[in-house]
Formats: sequence, C-alpha cells, structure tokens
Amino acid sequence: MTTKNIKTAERVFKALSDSNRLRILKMLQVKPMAVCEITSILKLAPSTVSSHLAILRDSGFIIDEKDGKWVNYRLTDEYIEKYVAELAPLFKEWLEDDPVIKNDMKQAKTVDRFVICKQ
Amino acid sequence: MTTKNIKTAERVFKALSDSNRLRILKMLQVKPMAVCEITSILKLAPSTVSSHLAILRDSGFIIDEKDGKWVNYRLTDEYIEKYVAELAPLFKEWLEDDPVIKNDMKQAKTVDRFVICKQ
DNA sequence: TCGTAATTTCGAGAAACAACGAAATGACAC
DNA sequence: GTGTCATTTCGTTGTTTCTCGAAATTACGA
Repeated sequence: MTTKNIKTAERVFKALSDSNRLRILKMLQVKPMAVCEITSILKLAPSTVSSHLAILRDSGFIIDEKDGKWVNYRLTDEYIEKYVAELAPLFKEWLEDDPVIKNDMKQAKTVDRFVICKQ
Repeated sequence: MTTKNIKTAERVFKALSDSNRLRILKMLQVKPMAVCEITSILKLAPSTVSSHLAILRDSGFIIDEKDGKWVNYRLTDEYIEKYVAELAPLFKEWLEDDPVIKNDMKQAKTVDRFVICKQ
C-alpha cells in the first residue's frame, strides 16, 4: 500500500464526489465493461466517460485491460491504495436503493457490446 | 438514518474532497474548537473557514454549538447520515502520519482561544 | 492496404468551487 | 446604549471541473 498522505486522500475522495463516477463504480460491481457500454448507459460523450474512467483508475478504484479494440474496465481486487482498500467494501453495500443506480445495474447485467456499440 | 441516494453520497464525498476540510476534521478529532481557533491553525480568512465548516455540517460530519460569542464545532456522535456513520470510524485512523495533519493536531491540543483570538 | 470502430488526447466553453474583503448579525462587557 | 469581538452572509475574482466536439491513436476485418 502506498503511504497515506493528505493529497492522496483528497484525490480518492474527489474521485467519489461525482455522481457519474459513482454510477460507473456501481455498474462495474455487476461486471467488467467496455467504455462504449458504459457510455451507452450514462448517455454522455465517449470522451467524457473516458475522462471519468481515468480519474477512477488514477485513484485506484478500477483498472483497464485491453481486449482487442475494446478496453475493459473492472474494479480492482488487489488494492494499491489503502484508502481504496477500506472504502471499496463499504461502497459495495451503498446506493443499492437509489433508483438511478438500480436501473444502471439492471442495464449493466444485459448490455451487449456487439449490439450497443458501433453506432 | 436518512435515505441513501446518489445526491447524498455525492455531497458527503465532496465534503471530504478538500484538504482544508480534511484538516478540520482531524483537528476536531482532538477536541471541539471555536472558529477562530481553527482559523489560526489553517491560516485562512475567517469567512473561508466558516464556509468550510458549513459544508462539513451540512453533510453531517460536525455540529455547531453556540457558546456565548463563540461557536464551537465538534464531530457528530449521533449520526443522521448513514454514509457518515460508516466513514467516520475509518477516518479516525487515517492521515495520522501526514506531517501537516500531525502538526495541526499538535497545535489543536494546546490552542487557547483567549490567547489566539481577539486580534 | 484501407476503411471502420473504440478509445484517448486536446482545446474550448460553461458551471461549480475556493478564497478573499466588506458588510451584517449576535453576544458580551462597560 | 456603545463599542468590541466572533461569526456569518454576500459579492467578486481566480481556479478547477465537467462537458463536448474534433483530431489522433490503435486494432480489427475486408
């Protein structure tokens, strides 16, 4: 685990302080997803989603894995950052009752990149 | 506890996403403090500190208690907000090694409003 | 090789935020 | 009451953040 300092804590909490990024984390709790799949659920520009994913990656919540022309993002399981290691298990239980989150997670279950992407 | 929704979560994490607010929370872990005492340690304008305290209060981390011309702020112990209730115990263990935080907490131990304030 | 699709990078505009000083509020002491 | 001090509110300024579209990058498939 990296050393704990105030700048790191600030970055971690900043990563969680945007509703679109919270939605992404809850979606990835369902399964790993490609950028275009997340984009289709959030209904934002691909470049915006890519930027949100970079923020979540740089703070240690998710990692990216190349898969051909796709980039799959998934929740980290080997935590580098202590704050994330302690927050992530809590966060798994949170927001389950929010209607937007519920709908996102439902869509995440069935979204199919071969149908949704390539517009 | 209030209902958990995405807007509430966003507000709670936003409250924690500023280093000066993190410093305030760690100071208040030492003891309740008046605004002018916190101001003297943070070295910010009183109006700025007041604004940070309002953000922490509105997200449920701290409460204010009038004491004559002073307003004392302290950590909440009866949590209204579920997120705060789960985060606060974790947060107590965090940032203890950060040099800025260590210095803040050391100052918080001995700061005296009758000496520091009234400038 | 060429075209297409997925993703990222870059630059720009709009909104949110942090900081300040000045003015307003509330409470004490004389 | 009057003055003083602690705090908050308000308006302003500079910075950061969110968002987009356009362009660059990478990989697949015809």
